Amino acid sequence: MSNVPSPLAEPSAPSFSPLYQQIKVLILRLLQAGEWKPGEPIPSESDLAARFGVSQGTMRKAIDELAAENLVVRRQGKGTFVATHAEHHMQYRFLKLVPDDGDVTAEGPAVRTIIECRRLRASADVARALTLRTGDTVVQVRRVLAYGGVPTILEDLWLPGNAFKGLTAERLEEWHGAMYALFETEFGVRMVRATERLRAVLPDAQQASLLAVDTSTPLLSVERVAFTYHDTPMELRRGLYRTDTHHYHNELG
Amino acid sequence: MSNVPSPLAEPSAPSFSPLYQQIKVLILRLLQAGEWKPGEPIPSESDLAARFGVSQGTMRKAIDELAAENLVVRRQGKGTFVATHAEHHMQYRFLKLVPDDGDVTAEGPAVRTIIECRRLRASADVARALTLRTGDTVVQVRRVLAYGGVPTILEDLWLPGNAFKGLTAERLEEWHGAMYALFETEFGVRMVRATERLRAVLPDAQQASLLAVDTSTPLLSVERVAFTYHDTPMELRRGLYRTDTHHYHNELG
DNA sequence: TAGTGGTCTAGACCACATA
DNA sequence: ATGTGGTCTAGACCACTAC
Repeated sequence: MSNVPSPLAEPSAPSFSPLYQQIKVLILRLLQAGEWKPGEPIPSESDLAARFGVSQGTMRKAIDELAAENLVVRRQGKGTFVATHAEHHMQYRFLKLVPDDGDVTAEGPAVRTIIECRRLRASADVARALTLRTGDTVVQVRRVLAYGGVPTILEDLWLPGNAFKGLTAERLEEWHGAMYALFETEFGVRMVRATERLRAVLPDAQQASLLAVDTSTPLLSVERVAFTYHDTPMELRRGLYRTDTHHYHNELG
Repeated sequence: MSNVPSPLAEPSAPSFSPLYQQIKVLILRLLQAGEWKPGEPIPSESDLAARFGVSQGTMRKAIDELAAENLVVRRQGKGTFVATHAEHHMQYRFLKLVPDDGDVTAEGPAVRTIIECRRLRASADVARALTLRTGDTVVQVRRVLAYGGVPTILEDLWLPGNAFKGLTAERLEEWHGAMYALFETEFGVRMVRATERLRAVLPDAQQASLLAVDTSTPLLSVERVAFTYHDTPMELRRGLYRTDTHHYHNELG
């Protein structure tokens, strides 16, 4: 078989990218469209290869890349599954704050207190981060996370109002699990990637009070933008972390 | 050809790992032994495949993993090269502090001032981080990095005395390039991976003075352990970053 | 036993770099 | 023109999981 033209190239538009990458994009679209839900298996490599008219090796390379980006999870003997934040070891994969006493496999925060959850109009900077227009509706949530009774994280987060209709404080309080798991289960929004900007700051009086520290205690400021498929930003989150008993852990490759 | 037993399994020790991983380990040893120097090309895939008695596809998979770990760099049409910190875009790959005004492709710090460089006996915590014994000789370096005339980073670093004989303040001052590039060129020590612990702290009087801030300015504390091949720790570095005009940038996959 | 992903091979051709 | 890595294929067998 000759190769690149392939059964899926558009008639006129030149495609100039390897077959497996074209396939990968097609699968990405299916994932985004909800063809398979988080946690569910996708068809086997040979099924997909047949469906797209490529060899199993090519299909494998496409899926390998999706697995490398944490979009799917391969399990030998069982199949390939759509990744989900609901799985145990994925629960807090974006949370890099860990207790100083080792325990990298630690659990997430024990107590979560919702301070507020309301719909409002996006300020300029929130709108910019979410690629909305200033004044568009967003949902703002403020909460405190505590470890062993000690309030440790204060975070504010903003979500596009359209995608998160019906998100309320009650809904958040009932939910026992990671917030990102709630987002994918209840709102069909899967966060696949994020960027963070870290700074050292001093809290204002209200922030200090919520974290039970004084205003001269330096805190780690973590501003995160989380993205769903195709690099679409779906959450802006501003966290203040106490780093007296915990630290932010990072691996440099 | 039958497969796993392979031409390289030891006679009695069971090996139970895929051929390509065994090959990978062998190549790793050659890299560590200095068979090919940083920046130099390693033999072509087909040469290596012949040398180890495996197919080119298996060789490719072994090299793919080494490339994924930044130990080698593939360049189409040219060959595969031993990774080096000396290359332009690798100069500061462990430095995540970037100016607030975008410019992710920014240069490294413009001015570096060596405050001190001396040999001394390792304290308990330094020894632990470097897997030495308390009292073993280490080299300590303290320096300040400035961006646009503004002192922004104060860092102390400790290196095993044995591996870094002859490292002096003069040597560091003459060197125009990343410190890790000096380490590999002059001392044959290649840092391939690192972990960092971040905290928000207040500086003491001396630290504040060196960074031209007052002692109530919160700073980002970054404690890094850098590893060479086979997860051997070779550097402990404690940095204090000013985050008024810069921030620590992190990507979460 | 059957189905899945994981490994390994052998060979063809493409894209890129260099001489 | 030659040599490199990059892509694609086809087919074999292994390891794990489930029934």
